[in-house]
Amino acid sequence: MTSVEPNSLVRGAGVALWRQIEQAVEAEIAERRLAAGERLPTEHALADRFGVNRHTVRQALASLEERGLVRVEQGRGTFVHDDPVDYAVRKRTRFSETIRRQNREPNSRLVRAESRPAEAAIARPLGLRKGDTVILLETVGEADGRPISIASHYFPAARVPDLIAAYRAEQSITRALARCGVPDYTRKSTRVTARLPTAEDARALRLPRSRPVLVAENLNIDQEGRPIEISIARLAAERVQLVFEP
Amino acid sequence: MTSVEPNSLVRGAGVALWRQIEQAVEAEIAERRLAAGERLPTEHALADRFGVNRHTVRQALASLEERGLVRVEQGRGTFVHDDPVDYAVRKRTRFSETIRRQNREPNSRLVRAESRPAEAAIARPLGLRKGDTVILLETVGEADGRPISIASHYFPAARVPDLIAAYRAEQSITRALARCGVPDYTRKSTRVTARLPTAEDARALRLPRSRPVLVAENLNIDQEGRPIEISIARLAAERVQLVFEP
DNA sequence: ACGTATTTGTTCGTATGTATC
DNA sequence: GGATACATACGAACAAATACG
Repeated sequence: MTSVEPNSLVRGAGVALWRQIEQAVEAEIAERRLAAGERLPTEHALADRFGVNRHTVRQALASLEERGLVRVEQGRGTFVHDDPVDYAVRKRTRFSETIRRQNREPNSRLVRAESRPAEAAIARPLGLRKGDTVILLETVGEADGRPISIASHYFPAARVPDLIAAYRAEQSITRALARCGVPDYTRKSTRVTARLPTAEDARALRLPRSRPVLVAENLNIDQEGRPIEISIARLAAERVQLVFEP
Repeated sequence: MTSVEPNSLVRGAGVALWRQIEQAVEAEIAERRLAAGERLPTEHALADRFGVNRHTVRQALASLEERGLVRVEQGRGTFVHDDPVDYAVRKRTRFSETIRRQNREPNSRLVRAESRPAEAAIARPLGLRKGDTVILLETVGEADGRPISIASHYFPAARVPDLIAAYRAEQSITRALARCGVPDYTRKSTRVTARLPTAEDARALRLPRSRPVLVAENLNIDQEGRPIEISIARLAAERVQLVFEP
């Protein structure tokens, strides 16, 4: 199964047992003998294998988790951290394109589509007044079947009144906007922060409530420089890295 | 003290009590009668004032927290959310400058300075080999006395051997690099993710372990395009917004 | 280092009104 | 009408984090 032997531990040699265990597991991960996403043996099994108490194993795993190499899930087990997806943020960032560039299979599905009055925080950057009608499209983005992001896209209804129908026909925001008379749009600014997920975020991302999400608020403008979209994406932080290259 | 009256609630009028409480508190915040950062009355006191059960108050506060208007801290109280600092990420981003532009008083202090062999994750982007010597400067950045970031800055020791002494003399990375023969440097790329803070991060940022930090990994290059610095900044997510404008 | 008081967090249980099938 | 699900509201008790002397 694995090549870590009980006798690889040295007792009473100045290096704590749990640090030796930590290094042994770390080496297995570095050498890809434990693949990304793979489940480690149970704490009990590791304790047996190394001939130590389970507490000693737990200390090693806690340190590995703190350093971000593994992820411990109560009741399920301990897993090697998956490789995060790089999400490149450029002037023209399209979800499916950036995922495909990393040899992963993108998928996007609509979870909400409606018209509604805009809150102040949405209206202002769009150049509207609070209460003006905006169209909200909410989409969940996946890479290789793993949910990566849930994004709320807001558009001024006056500019693109038929956007919902267009989206249903095209299954793509870029193409739906084109059909509504907005052939191109680019990113004006991005604001990034992080928080713990709401119940809805956690459900859509299949993420424990205790694991943070990145929140990326994006303002997109059309060719004439007019605001055309605000998108607020919540990204599972442990599965994504936002990459900015000027 | 405050002007919210018990009789401001209407029972059995189609609007849930907790929503009425939510709106009352929201109005106080909007009108600045509750200032940013200020502590709200205790749940017990609010329950008394509105003449409802504590659960009902808690539901209102939970909704306000979900929407980002307040921040609840176990054992301490509920606080109006402070205005987050905008941290602009540009080609030439200097901490003190971006903070000062928002009429806040920046402060930076050194918490660690040492030479050490580079780990693989540091060495590779710097164009070094694992084990080559790097200089590590660790700084805590504050705005108006509130800790915002703890950042680990790695430099190739071969390029700037006297950096630690230079930093002690100059108290600024930009000026210390200039003194070591690097008159200018710019940002090549930034990678952003988020996680829960380590014990050390939490202590330096005076942040509960349960609140996420943004992790911004920055690669800086000199005028000739050679890598000169990797900085890994952990930012208290609830106090900062990273702003990218191309 | 320790106990105490304060404050939020969690989990029981109970009851009521409303909407839906 | 009956059955069911759901959101709302209240009460009591205890757990956990924090502040303070």
